[in-house]
Amino acid sequence: MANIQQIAKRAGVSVATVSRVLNHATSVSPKTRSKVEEAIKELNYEPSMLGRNLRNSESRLLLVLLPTIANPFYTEIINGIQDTAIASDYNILLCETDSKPERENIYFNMVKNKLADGVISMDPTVNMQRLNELAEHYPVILCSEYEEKGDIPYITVDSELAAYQAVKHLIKLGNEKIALITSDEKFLYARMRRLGYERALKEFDLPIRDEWIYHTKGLEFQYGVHAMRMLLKQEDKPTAVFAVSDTLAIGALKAINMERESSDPIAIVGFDNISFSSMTNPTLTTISQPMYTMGCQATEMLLGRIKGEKVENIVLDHELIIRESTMV
Amino acid sequence: MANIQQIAKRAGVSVATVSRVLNHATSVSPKTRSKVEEAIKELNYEPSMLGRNLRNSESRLLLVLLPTIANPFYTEIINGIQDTAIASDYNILLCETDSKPERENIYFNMVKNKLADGVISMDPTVNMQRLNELAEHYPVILCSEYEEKGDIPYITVDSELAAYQAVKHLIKLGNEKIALITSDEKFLYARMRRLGYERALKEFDLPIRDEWIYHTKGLEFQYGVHAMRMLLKQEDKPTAVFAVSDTLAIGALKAINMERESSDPIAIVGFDNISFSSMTNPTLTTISQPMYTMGCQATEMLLGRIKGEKVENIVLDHELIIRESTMV
DNA sequence: GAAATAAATGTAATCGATTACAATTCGATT
DNA sequence: AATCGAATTGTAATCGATTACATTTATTTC
Repeated sequence: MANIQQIAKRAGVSVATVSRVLNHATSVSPKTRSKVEEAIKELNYEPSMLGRNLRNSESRLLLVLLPTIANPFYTEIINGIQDTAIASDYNILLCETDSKPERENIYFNMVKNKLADGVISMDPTVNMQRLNELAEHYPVILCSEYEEKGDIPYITVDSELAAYQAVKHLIKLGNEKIALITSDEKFLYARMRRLGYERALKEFDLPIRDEWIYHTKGLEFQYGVHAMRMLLKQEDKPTAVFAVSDTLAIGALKAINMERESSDPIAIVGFDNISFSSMTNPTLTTISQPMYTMGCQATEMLLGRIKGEKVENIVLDHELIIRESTMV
Repeated sequence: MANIQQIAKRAGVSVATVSRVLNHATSVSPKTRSKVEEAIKELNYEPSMLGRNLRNSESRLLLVLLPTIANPFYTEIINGIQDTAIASDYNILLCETDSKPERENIYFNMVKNKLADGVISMDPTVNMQRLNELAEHYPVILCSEYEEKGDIPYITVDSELAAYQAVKHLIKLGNEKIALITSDEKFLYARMRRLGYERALKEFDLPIRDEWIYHTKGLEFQYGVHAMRMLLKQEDKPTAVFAVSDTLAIGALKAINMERESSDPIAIVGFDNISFSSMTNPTLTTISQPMYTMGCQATEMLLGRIKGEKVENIVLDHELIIRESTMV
């Protein structure tokens, strides 16, 4: 692969002139410009990002931290991030941590090593202390999962309110025994959604019963299946379920479908509006987050930080999507 | 952020010695080593990948090209790629092309620019001519979708055989009217799966009817729904369907579920064994590809190419997973 | 046509690492 | 104590770009 020297020699100019042709096009005469462009074409030259980035000490790469791409919740957010990044000549590096600290370390080091210019973290399992340390020196944005009193700018939705509305919807349908399928409460979103759940129950003087609150070990379908089976085993069964994630809700639906005898219908509400949620039978009532927008705005925030600007936290609006799973 | 000069000064040694401490640890006395290590710790130093990579002219980044991460088919493959890459101190850059040529260009340029050391393409929509040109100068591997007579090494499964077995399974269940839901036949996998479908029908002297072969515009759920609706509209309805992708098959299932009156059950087989396929109602019979393995081996092939080795094409085994959708 | 000004181009330092080669130090051997 | 060889450390070139500053060339003005 040709380098800038060879182009310069071939065009009979200096490397500076070649560089000028490549970048801020000012101050180079049409004749030399075309000579250089010709040389570039002839030698099939592509400027090395490595050299450029070293000199400019930037990589134009953004890190996107997420626990796993298997959760479809992230796909639309990522599309938003990607589109916005590319529009500003940045690229993104999708980093699955699989909730493993050693992976996290690798990615944090990439930022320190100047291999990435900033980070958008969507990973609830991230080590917040280490992330905060990183954020002292490098641009970092939290997306979706965030820290309430932290210093890192975030974009998210009002999980508490959304959960409250979801559960209120179930109550309005006449349900008085409403279960919650949630994940580990070390995650803020889980705590917030539980608070919303409890607020709705309290408001309508319904009891909050511990045996109707099931904590799962993860968000994969099978945990939803298992959680629902546990709830169905109880002598006093809930008539409705709010799950903090569509994946869990879909697993719960599956468990209900498998229990042929349980003829009393159980209403279900999920959270995220993943694409699969309209393919289930029945289709799933859920909370829709503006995921694409969230991705776009998170990226704009990050690009702002990279430029050294101050950015404000953002809380986006959500929406309750009513489908068959609460129409039984 | 400190650089290697500052460490050298602080430790009272030359940059060469610092570099030696960082890399091939030989030939540096214990005393100097600990002096240097102390300086590194004190200044909180992290070597810049940019400088290192420029000098070594490698980036230790692998590009993974795929049309979209929204198709769960890719998630397990990506896990395999990622694990293998990380084990060899490489990282991966997930590149969604969204089937847009301009995106593709960006990513190809990253390789030419030395920002990535090689490419694994899983994108059926990739511009094969341009990819072939790239492959003349840079390491490239095809994963899943491939080119039969091309020069680029590939890893895949035998789509024709898998399709043949899937359709044969439907025939053995007594179905004689078997429809095919497939995507655009510009993709090799679609052509191969159609061939398998036709081979099975021919073998059992069943007619191949054009009106039972439906071509979709994409692999998203809704295209499967639409395809099935079209098939159900026909006066002579098929009794079974083979779809070339689980996403299409799940959409087809949905369409069938929505047609309350159509009481005659329709058997369905998909392809890929994505995680959703065991969450549908009924659960989906499908072809399982060893996706994780495929990702691992694709990466090993690519790393081989990067080292300059020759690598052989690989065809992995698949498996028919029989579930409820063919047990009606 | 000479001087002043503007435009175009070149020279060389720089970014942060690696590494061939040279120089130095050290200990062992005689 | 002198010599030799091995081990350690340093010097400086290098990777491929960008850019401040210097220099050359072209254009304008009187």
